[in-house]
Amino acid sequence: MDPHLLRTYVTVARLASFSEAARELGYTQSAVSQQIAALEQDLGAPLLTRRPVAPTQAGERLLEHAGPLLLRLDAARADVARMATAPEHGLTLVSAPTALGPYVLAALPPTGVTLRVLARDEIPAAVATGAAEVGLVDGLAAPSDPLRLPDVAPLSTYGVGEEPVCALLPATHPLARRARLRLGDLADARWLDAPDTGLPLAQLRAANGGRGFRPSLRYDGTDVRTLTALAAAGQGLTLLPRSAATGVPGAVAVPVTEPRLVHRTELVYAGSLSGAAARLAEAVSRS
Amino acid sequence: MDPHLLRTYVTVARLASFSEAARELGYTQSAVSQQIAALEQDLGAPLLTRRPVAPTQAGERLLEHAGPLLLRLDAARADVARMATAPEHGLTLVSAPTALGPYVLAALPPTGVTLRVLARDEIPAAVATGAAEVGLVDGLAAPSDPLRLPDVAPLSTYGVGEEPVCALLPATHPLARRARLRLGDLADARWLDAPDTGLPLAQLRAANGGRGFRPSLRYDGTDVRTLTALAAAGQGLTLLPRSAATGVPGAVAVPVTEPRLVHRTELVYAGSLSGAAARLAEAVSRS
DNA sequence: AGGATTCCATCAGTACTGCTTATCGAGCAT
DNA sequence: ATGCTCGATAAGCAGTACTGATGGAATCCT
Repeated sequence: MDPHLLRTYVTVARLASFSEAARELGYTQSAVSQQIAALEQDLGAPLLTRRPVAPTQAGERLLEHAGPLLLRLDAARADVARMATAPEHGLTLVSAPTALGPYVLAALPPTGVTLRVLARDEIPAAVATGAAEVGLVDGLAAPSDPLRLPDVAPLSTYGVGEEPVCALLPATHPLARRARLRLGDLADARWLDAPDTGLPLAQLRAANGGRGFRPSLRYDGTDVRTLTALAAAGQGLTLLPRSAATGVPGAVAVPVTEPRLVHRTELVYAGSLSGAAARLAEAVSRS
Repeated sequence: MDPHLLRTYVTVARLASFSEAARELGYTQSAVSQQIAALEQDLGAPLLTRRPVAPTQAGERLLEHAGPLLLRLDAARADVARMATAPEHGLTLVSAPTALGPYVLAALPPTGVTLRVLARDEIPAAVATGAAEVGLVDGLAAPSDPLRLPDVAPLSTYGVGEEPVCALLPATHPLARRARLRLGDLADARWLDAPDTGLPLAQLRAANGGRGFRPSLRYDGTDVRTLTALAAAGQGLTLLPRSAATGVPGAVAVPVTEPRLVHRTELVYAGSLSGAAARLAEAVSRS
């Protein structure tokens, strides 16, 4: 199971074509054909139907494995390579949209930082593969509980802060006047389904016993202002850290106090922090 | 980064010898030397110091990646191979010691099952690599929350039951007469450190806000009776599902009601259940 | 201290793997 | 029927990866 073969296999499966995959990978069609044949022989099972080119049942399983496998492989390579090359001067920081809370903003050095905002579940991969030195992830957790991160690679985490979580309600919402809410009060409402920007509905459902939280509009994107505007316009509810939920025109942020959940932000990095990254972490922990 | 090279690298690192590794892998010493050289050149960093043979800093990082990487590789191969070969008639079931609760015991078919008990964190790997068709894991969780499993491979889980958790106290313990306990009441006591058999202390500590739960004796093993005997003898406290904690001579099982935690058991399997495994799962879910 | 031994690196030779080019046959559209 | 596209196959060649032999450095054992 050469990673090389695996890579061609996923390319062929994605493009549903041997010739296209060959072009993309810089091989001849013949080479791709032989590589797939070799992989199938190695694993002892046909992976693709030809004409049309589509994964078999066994091939589907392999595809599920291939992604994480190749990711980890890249992560390992990046991690080792990082030890060999001299640390750069700039610092690249990737963050989930709502993870960039006040604690971090205040601690950023005046210059030399490149910031990129990604969907939450892309953060660990970006840090692991060396696309960024440091990542910021956030999520819902019981107070002082660590976040549940997908383990794509041996990453270290470091809690930077916790905030109350608020439901963002349109000003006209019947519960908008309340000083605080239980999550169960809102289970039957329609919720914005914004896995990249906000918090995954499945997580809310789990926190509430597995029911409710029917989705309304789905938003794929990483802009929090769009999300808050949607919520203010009554398109659906959403849960945000207090700092992100306050000051939205036409909407009210009401703290959710039951169950006892907080919005937690963690810094993730591979190996040990050095240089600018270490200074950032130290600045964050001081604040 | 050929997995082949990775495998020789971890062998060399483990045995701290090129020649030994060559013998174990069935290569000549020369081949191993060349393989390591190739890997070092590929990654652009020295991985081992020679004489004595020990991993460098970069090599240490690679070792951390190599384990999960090779495990996933095995898992992928086993998963695909499973689709190709006819399903066997026997059923192999691996279980964590305390995961074999009454719900499962009642559902086992009268014949044809091989049962093996492993430490909790070996279960997912055993299922992923095809050593067993079905695994049973358990752990502490909020009611109806799923367990946190290490994701060594794309595995499916399926909740089979939840039980109250009990602290197992020697009959002479001052709190043994109580009808129920808070976890905080026991934070300052000495606890048996039995990560394989019982529940990891770190998890209790996290549930209680990160403090307390100092270890007493450490027990590495998978025999629950030994664990309960240790607890009854006053060697330290331990937390168990009610069914495992009751009926221990000289000890009392007191339910822990705060925080609201349950002992949850889940069935894990790779792909889809078929044959005897599916029948077992169905029998468990009916009970 | 000196010789034997162990251990890893290196070199030369060889078998084999993995690519390219060329060709073929099957399905599809015109 | 006739191109045309797509994947499989055959032959040839270059580079890879192994074995076996040799060399130099460190260690062990008188």
